[in-house]
Parts: sequence; C-alpha cells; structure tokens
Amino acid sequence: MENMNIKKLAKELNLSVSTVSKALHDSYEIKAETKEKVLALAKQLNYQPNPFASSLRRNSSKTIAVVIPEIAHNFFSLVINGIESIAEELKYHVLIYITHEIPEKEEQIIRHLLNGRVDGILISSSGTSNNNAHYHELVQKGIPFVFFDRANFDVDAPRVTTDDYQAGFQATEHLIKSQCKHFAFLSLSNQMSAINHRKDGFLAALKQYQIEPSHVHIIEAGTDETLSFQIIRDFLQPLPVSLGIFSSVEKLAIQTYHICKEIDIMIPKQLKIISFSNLPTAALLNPALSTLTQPAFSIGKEAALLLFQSIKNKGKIQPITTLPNVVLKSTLFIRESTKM
Amino acid sequence: MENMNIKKLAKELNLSVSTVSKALHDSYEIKAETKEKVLALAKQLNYQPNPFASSLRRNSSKTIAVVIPEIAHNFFSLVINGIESIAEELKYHVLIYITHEIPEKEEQIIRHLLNGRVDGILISSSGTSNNNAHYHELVQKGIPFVFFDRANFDVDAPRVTTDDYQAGFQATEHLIKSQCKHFAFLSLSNQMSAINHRKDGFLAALKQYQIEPSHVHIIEAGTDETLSFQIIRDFLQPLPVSLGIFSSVEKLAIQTYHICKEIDIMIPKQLKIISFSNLPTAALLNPALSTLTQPAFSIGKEAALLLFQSIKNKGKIQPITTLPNVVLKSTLFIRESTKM
DNA sequence: TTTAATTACGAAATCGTTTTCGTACACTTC
DNA sequence: GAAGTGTACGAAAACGATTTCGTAATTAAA
Repeated sequence: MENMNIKKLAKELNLSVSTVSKALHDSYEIKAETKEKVLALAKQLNYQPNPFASSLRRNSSKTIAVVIPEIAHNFFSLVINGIESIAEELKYHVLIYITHEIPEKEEQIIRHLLNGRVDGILISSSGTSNNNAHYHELVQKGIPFVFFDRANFDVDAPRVTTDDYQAGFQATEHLIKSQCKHFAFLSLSNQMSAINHRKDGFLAALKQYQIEPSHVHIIEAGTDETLSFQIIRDFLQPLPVSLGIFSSVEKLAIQTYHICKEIDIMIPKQLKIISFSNLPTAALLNPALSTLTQPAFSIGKEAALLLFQSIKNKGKIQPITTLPNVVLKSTLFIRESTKM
Repeated sequence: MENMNIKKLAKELNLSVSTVSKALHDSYEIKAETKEKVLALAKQLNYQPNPFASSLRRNSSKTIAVVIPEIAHNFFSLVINGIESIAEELKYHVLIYITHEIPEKEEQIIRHLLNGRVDGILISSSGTSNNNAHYHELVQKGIPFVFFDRANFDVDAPRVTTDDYQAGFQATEHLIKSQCKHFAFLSLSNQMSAINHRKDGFLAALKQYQIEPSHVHIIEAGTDETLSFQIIRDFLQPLPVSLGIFSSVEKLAIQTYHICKEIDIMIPKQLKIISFSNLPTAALLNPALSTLTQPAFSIGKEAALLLFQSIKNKGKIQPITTLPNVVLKSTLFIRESTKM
C-alpha cells in the first residue's frame, strides 16, 4: 500500500494493466462503465501516475526550462510570471536555470538539457555572439527553444524582443530635447543583442541631431557589481556638463543614482538620466526616474506561446515561412529625472 | 544514430550494458582500463543518460520544487537565488510553482507533487492555518519539505524564518520614539505566520509603552492589489495625527507611498512609515524608506541546506531531536521616512 | 448460415536505465 | 590438486507507465 501504481490498481479492479491505462486516458476502446469504475477507484485510492515512467515511455516531459542571466531583477521575474501563466494553463512544469551572466555557465546548462529532460527551452542569452555551438546542438537534437529579450541573431530560432532600436532612439531624442549636451550610454557589454540595438538607436538619434562625436560616451560597465560601480563613478568625475545618461538596464541606473547621492550630483539639474526599467518604484524615486518600460509579462507570455507552438509542431513538416519574430513595444515614461 | 543510449554505447564497445553502466558510475567491479575506454567513447559520442529512465529506476529525480506565493517580489527572487546557489552546487534541478497567494492553488500544487516528481519541496505558505491536510500527506508519503518565511506551525517540518517578533517590536519601538501617536500595522492577512509574528511584536511594543488602544490600527489590506489600494486610501482619509505605519510587507509600503503622493500626504512630516523590504532602491526613494530587511539570500540557502539534509537522511532513523528551526536576523535601516 | 465488422479487453513488448545474481577465469592456500 | 578467494564481466529482472497487436464475444451484413 506504500505507493499506488497502475498494477495494484488493475489488480484491485480485476482488470488488466493495459485496460486501466487506456481507461485513464479515456480511450475509445474502453466502455463508459469500465472507465467510470477505473476513474472512481483511482480517485479513491489517490492514484497518481509515475511521471518518470510516463516520460520515459512517451518521450516527453511536460516540462520546459527557463534559462536567464539573473532572477533578482524585476524584468526577469515579471517575464517568469508571464511564462508561468501559460505553462500553468497547459499543465507544464517550469525549471529555472540561472547563468549569472556567465556564458560558459549558459553553455553548460544548455548542453545538459540536451539529455531530454525538457520539451523546450526559453532563453535570454548571456552568451557572446561568437559562441553559438550549443544552440546549434539544440537544433540538431530537435529541442525547440525560443529567445526572449536577449537573442542570438545568428541562430535560427523564434524570438520575442522589444523595439529596442526605436526605444533607444526615442529616449535619446528625449534627452536631446531636454537640452543635454553630453550623452552617455550605459551598457553591460557589447555582446548582447537587446543592448546593442538600444545603443544603435542611441547613436542614430545623436547622428540625426548632429551631436558632436566627442560628446558621445559609451560606457561598458560590465556585469560585475563592484567593478561597474567603479567604472560609472570614474566616468562621472569630472562630470561632463549637461550630461544625459541613457542606461540600457535598470541596475546601472540604480547604481548611478547611488553614486550621485554619494558624490552629490543633482539629478536632473546636473545630470539627466533615463533607463530601461521595470521598477515598480520608478515614480517614487528621488527624483522620479524616467523609464522605458518593457512589457515584461507579455514577453514571457508570448515567448511561452511560441515555444509551446514549436513543441506541438515538432516532427511535423515545418512550413518554410519566416521564423516567428514577435516584437513588442516598450513604453516611455517621462519623469523628473530628465526634467529641464 | 538519432539518439545515443547505453545500449548503442555498449554495442559499440563490445561490452554488456551492465558493464557500461557500472563503468559510468565508477563501480569497483570494473577495471580501470575498461572504465577509461567507456568514458572516452561516451564523451566522444556525446552520450548523456536518459534522466527519466534513471529517475524511474533509482526512484529519485534530482529535482526540488519551490512553491511561492509570487515571484515578482524582491524577497522571493532573492530567496530563489539562494536556493539556486545550493541546488546548482549539488546538481539538483529547481522547479518553480507560483500560488498567486491562493491557498487552493497551493494545495493543488502540493497534491500534484505527491506523485514523486521531486525529491523535496521548499514552501513559503499561502495556506490558511486551518488547512494542513496537504502537508500531512507529504509527511505520509515521505516527501521532505521545508518551510521558509511563511511557515505553518501546526505541521512538523523544518523551518527557516526570521526574528519577526523582535523585528516587529524593534520597528514599532522606533516609531514610538519618533513621536508617533497613532500606529497602524499593514497586514496581508491574519493567516500568515511571519506576518502575525510581526504583528505580535508590534502589539507588544505598543503595550509596553502603554499606547492607548484606540490609537492602534490593524489594517488587513489583503492580497488583491486594487482592493488593498482602496483599503489603505480609506484608512488614510482622514489622516490620524502623527501616524506611524509599520508595513509587514514591501508591497503595501509602496502602495502607501503612491497613495501619499496622490493625496498629498507628506512623509515623514505627516506620516512616518517603516516596512519589511528587500527593495534595492529603498534608500533612493522620496523620502528614503526605513526598512527591516530580511537576509533573503541566506534564507534561501539555509532552507535548501535543510531540505537536502532531509533528502539525504530519508529512510534513515531520525534522531528524536527537535526539528530544525533556523531563525535568522533582519536588519533595521533607519532612513528619512521615519525621521522626526 | 456464413462472413465481416465491431466492441472491449488482455498479453507482452517497449522506453533506457540500474542492480542483483551468476559465473568463468586466474590465483592463492594447505 | 582440491578448495577457497578475488576479479571482471554478462544475463536478466526490475522501475511503472504506454502502446501494439491479438483475440473472444457480440452484432451486423450478405
């Protein structure tokens, strides 16, 4: 009695294992009366099929993996919320893997997932553009995956991204119109698609408005907290006049706020700043932070939908259409931090 | 060649399946030379054991589940970070389930997990104290689990919590010494252990300082965003004089900030507020928010360690000692929001 | 009445591992 | 040289489901 399984259930019912299995799956081969009996006893004895036996036989796990650079980050946790909302509905399970922004870690995780533990993968890449091998192995193994936010554009896989270029352009234009004279772009690295698109938008706007190239600063702060603090602080001393900062990620904007507080730089008087961010407290900051806010929940949802579509279509003939490439819009919130 | 498995590997090596399996597990029965050959070819052919076959046979999944009320919440994502740090080290996989604060949802998830999909569970309960049945079923099934932050004290399971009572007392004392005259406790519900302990500390402090009971307000805002907004707003109109608010969770404090902004209540002049919170931007808010900050990462780590200990000891004779009950300390950060 | 089709079930193979037993062979020990 | 002792491997039985393939019994069609 320790553990219920289909064999005991069958014995109890005086039926064969196969009949019980079919009854539980509502097979047409089994008559209604028998099905009812089986269902009833299964419920009564609290029978739950062993998921591993099932997965082994069916070769499907009802599980997806989410591979993200970090989790303690509003954007990613909102995305997970979106993913979960779909997964839950489809009765899929969600495994979380965190790369801590280490490309080798991502590779290792992806390579591990080649073993079939999951039916599909959602990835926000920490990888560098020159290393796609592990993605190609996924393709080869036939494991569906979808990029979200940070995609690798050299890999043929569905993507859900935001209009990073346009948003970057828009944010920069806003800084220009707010009378900034110097412009800085805070970047994590020059290897991340989303961030580079934002930078491209930034540069395009500056070009269009004919900003003197010597007034344009690209700050690669990197992913190490201590180091990026140092890099930003160094950049701000001495402070370029009428500096407008466009931070490509929330974290760097917050660090900038901390540094300004520390070394007494007044926002927005001496320095204006706008950032990509999903901070629920952006409007409550001192001063309120102007943001470009991505529809994080929707990104998760759309990515999950695409993934489940791929999973469903697996093995079937793929129509040679263009790859799904959903692009969602970010929203610009102008607040005090960029006030004239 | 589609998919490598141990059978093909064995054939390729002219060895039996059992020998290969033993070699891969470094069994003493297999001589070094053979092991090397097996390992070499396994690596070359990129052999990865099927996890489901393994799990089925071994009756262990190398997977744990984390069941939390919500994920887009600094506290919980930090906890997950802590959990992941341990799981990753032990090569365990982490499944995430979100209850959205719905007790029935939690029950359903836990009941599902009785099927053996995971080797253990970490839970921050959304359950009400009068419903423990699902936890007892876990005990009965022998599935180890550990509570963190929000525990159910009627269930015999290891717990990792914080010194909620003391922290609540301390925060309240701080409000009292900041010359508040009215005191409000913002709660999600009166069914959550951690929050109730905070409330107990709050009440104890008020009693010790002989605060007039009519000056004490317990606001149960609930988990619904719109509703809680309404409830807090109603409470603040008209505004009790010299009000000191102790918010049991970050979310309600942020809502309070928004409301104060909206209806022009000045913090800390007209209203002082302190909150449990892991906001990285607490110091940057307008005004900077006084907080009690839980060691979220450590909570996750400790909880995971306890869980893995239980998993390891499973089946062995349990020494009849007291249940592990790790209590970590929160840190009080006094900032402008409670300034005199 | 015979044949064909349908209904409702069961036996057994299968998924890919792990593990328990055997056992052949070489080597010691007395 | 018989008995015992390792050493190194293989055959086969699990693990618990799903699925294929049969088949007895009933019903329908010719």
